[in-house]
Amino acid sequence: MGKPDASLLATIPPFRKLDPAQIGEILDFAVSGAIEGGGTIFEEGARAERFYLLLDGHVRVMRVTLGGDQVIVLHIAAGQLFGIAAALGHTEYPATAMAADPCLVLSWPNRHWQDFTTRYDGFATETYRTVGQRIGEMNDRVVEMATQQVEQRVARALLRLIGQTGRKSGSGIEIDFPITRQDIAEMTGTTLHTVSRLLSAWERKGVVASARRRITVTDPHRLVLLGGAEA
DNA sequence: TCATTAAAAGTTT
DNA sequence: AAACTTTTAATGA
Repeated sequence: MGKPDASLLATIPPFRKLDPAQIGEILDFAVSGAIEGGGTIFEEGARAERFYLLLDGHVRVMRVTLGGDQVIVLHIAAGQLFGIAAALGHTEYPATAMAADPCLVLSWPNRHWQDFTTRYDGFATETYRTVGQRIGEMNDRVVEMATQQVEQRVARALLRLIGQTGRKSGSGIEIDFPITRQDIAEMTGTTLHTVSRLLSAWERKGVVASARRRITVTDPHRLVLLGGAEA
C-alpha cells in the first residue's frame, strides 16, 4: 500500500476546494489499492466497512436479480466515489463492484464519512450531486426499459457510455475500457445475440466501429437519432 | 419484435 | 489447446 500523491486528489470534485494540509489529513486515513481487470472490489451483500474513490480505471457495478441473472447497474469513471451507500446508512453493499480494467482506488473506513462531510467544504455537496446524478440515470433507465424498444435502449446505453467514459480517437469516440456484447446486454436487458446483430447493422451503416471488447462510436449524431423516440 | 438454440469462426492466453 | 468473444441463421413466442 503506497502513499498516493496529493496532487491526484486536488483535481477531484469532492476534494477540489481543499487546501494541501486538508488533503494530507485525508490521505493519512486512506488505504490505496490496485485491482486487476475483472477483479472484485466488494460484493453485493457483504458488510460495508469502507467507501472508495476511483483514481484510475473503470468500475462496473452489478447486481443479481431474483432469477439469478446478472444486471449491470452503472459504470464508474475515474475521479468518482463509490461504495458510499454504506456510508449513507446501509450496513451491506447493495451491489457488487468489479474492475472493468486495471483500477487504482483509495478507500476509507466508513467512520470517517461524518468527519469528511462536516470538516471539508464541498465534500458533501459534490458527493450528493453525483449521487443525485446516478439516481437520475437509474430512473431514466427504468422508464426506458418499460417504454423503449431494444434498439433504442442499446443506442442510449452506448451514448451514456461515451458520455461518461468516452475518449476521442481518430475516427470517433471510443468507450475507454473493454466491454463485451454480453456486458451491453446486461445493461439493456437483452441478449448478447441481439446486441451483436445491432452493432453489426450499425457498423454497416458507419455509425459504430468495433473490435473485440472495443467499441467506437463514429457517428454519435446518427446514434442519437437511433435512440430517439420513433419506432 | 425479440429470445432462444445451435453452430461456426475468430481471438486471446 | 482451451477458453472466451462474436457472428449468423433458423425457429418460435
